[in-house]
Amino acid sequence: MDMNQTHIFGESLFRLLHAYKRALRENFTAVGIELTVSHIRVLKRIAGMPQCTAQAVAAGMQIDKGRIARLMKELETEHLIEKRHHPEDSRSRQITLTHQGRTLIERINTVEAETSEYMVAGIDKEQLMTCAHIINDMVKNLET
Amino acid sequence: MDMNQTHIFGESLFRLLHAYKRALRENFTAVGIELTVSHIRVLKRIAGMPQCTAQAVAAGMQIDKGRIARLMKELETEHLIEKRHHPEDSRSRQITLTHQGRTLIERINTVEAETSEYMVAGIDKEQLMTCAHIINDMVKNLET
DNA sequence: GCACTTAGTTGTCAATGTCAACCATTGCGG
DNA sequence: CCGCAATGGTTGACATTGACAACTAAGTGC
Repeated sequence: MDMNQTHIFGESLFRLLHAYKRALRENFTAVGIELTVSHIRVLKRIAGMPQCTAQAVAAGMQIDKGRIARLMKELETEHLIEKRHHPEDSRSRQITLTHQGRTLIERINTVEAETSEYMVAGIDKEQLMTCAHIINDMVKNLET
Repeated sequence: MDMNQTHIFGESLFRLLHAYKRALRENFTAVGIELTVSHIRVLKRIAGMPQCTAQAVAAGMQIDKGRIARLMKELETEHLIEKRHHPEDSRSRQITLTHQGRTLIERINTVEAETSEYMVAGIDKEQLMTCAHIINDMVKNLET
């Protein structure tokens, strides 16, 4: 890959995430979900981690722990998550989805799946899987 | 691609761009380039467009024209670009790189190439090209 | 001439990222 | 056990990026 193609690759990444984020926002608001993309990402992360804690979310998503604290505070005031005292470490809190949170996650997954379907329309499934693996490899290269 | 894999794909995009941007910022500041990633993206775009105008940059990058105006104003105060009266439309300005701008672009290209090299280390070149095409296809799907 | 569009600038605010200070705990070496 | 560094979390402050709308000036077409 020469320098010119590399350039195009990096630019394409900016374009893709920009467009993807915009599509997500649009589709979420279209069905009446008022959360920001960040809130939704965190909520999904919590949903995927049993006995979740804030630091685990922050570490797992490579997001500043301060930002996570604020996002979670807002998710809590929206009654989408609950914080309980951690049984073994009173500094820490265990985060769990509320019933509302679980219901919302289902709607979120639907919207996200539809958005992704649109994004990958007409693209060969096998190449797509390859692409997904490569993206993960690139993340690994950069994050270590 | 089932729903679960789709989810992972979207999340990976967030992760990748986050890590890529951070790596870029780090490498730019390491060599003493103090511009933000946005400023650099715009500067590169200008470099790649002869007889460039603000609206062309905004349209080409899918970025708000107000934001472009501000970024360009700052690039101008840094003496990296110049605005001249457009010969055929006095509303418009032709944007050109200054000598300093052209010099900087070379350094930028080097840093960016190194960052990309690091990002794609150990990844099959052919698969990488496929991935780049797919990314462009996805952008096309979303932006139209 | 007049309505409409276009290029650019500016104001305002929301969303996101980064860094540092801080508190309350915990765990650990002595 | 004590002192102290490390950890989980919260908060403050600020920079970056994105979105939208109002506005000026100038072109375009009827």
